[in-house]
Amino acid sequence: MANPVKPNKSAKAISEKPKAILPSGRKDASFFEQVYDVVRLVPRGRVTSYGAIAAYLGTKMSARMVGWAMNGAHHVSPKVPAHRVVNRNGMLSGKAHFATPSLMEELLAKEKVFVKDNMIQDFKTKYWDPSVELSLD
DNA sequence: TTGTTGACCTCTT
DNA sequence: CAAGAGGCCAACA
Repeated sequence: MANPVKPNKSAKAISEKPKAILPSGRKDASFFEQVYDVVRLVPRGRVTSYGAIAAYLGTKMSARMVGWAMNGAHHVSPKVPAHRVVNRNGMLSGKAHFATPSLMEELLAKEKVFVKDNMIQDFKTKYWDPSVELSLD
C-alpha cells in the first residue's frame, strides 16, 4: 500500500534549456536549473513554495530537491531570490540558511512582504504559483 | 562505491 | 484531528 494509484497528469512541456550552473560546478543537473529559473521569475512582493516549483517541474514529490537547489542558489548567478521561497505553511524554513537569520526577513520586508513569527503575513495573498501565474493552459 | 542526510510535501493509519 | 512513514534527486562521509 505504497502507491495504490499513480495519476500521470504531467504532460508538462519544459522547453527551458538554460546553462548548467551547479554549486559543485556540475552541468548535468537539470532540476536545479529549472528551480533557479522559476524562482528568478517570481515577481517582487510575491512568494512561492517549494512544492509549487516542484509541481511546476512536474514532480511535486521532489519538493525536497527544490530546497537543496536553493542551498546553492546563493552562489549562483544571477542571484536567486531564495527569500521569496518558503514552505507550504508560509514559514521561513530556510531563513536559518541565509547569510544571516534575519536576512530573509529583511529582503522580504523590502519586497513589502512582512513576516511575523517566521511566517509570512497574508501568505495566500502573496502566494505566487508558477503553474498558475505562468499559465500552462 | 554504498549509505545517510536534507531549506519538503502528501498519503495512510 | 494528529502522528508516522514514504518518496523524490543530489551532495557529503
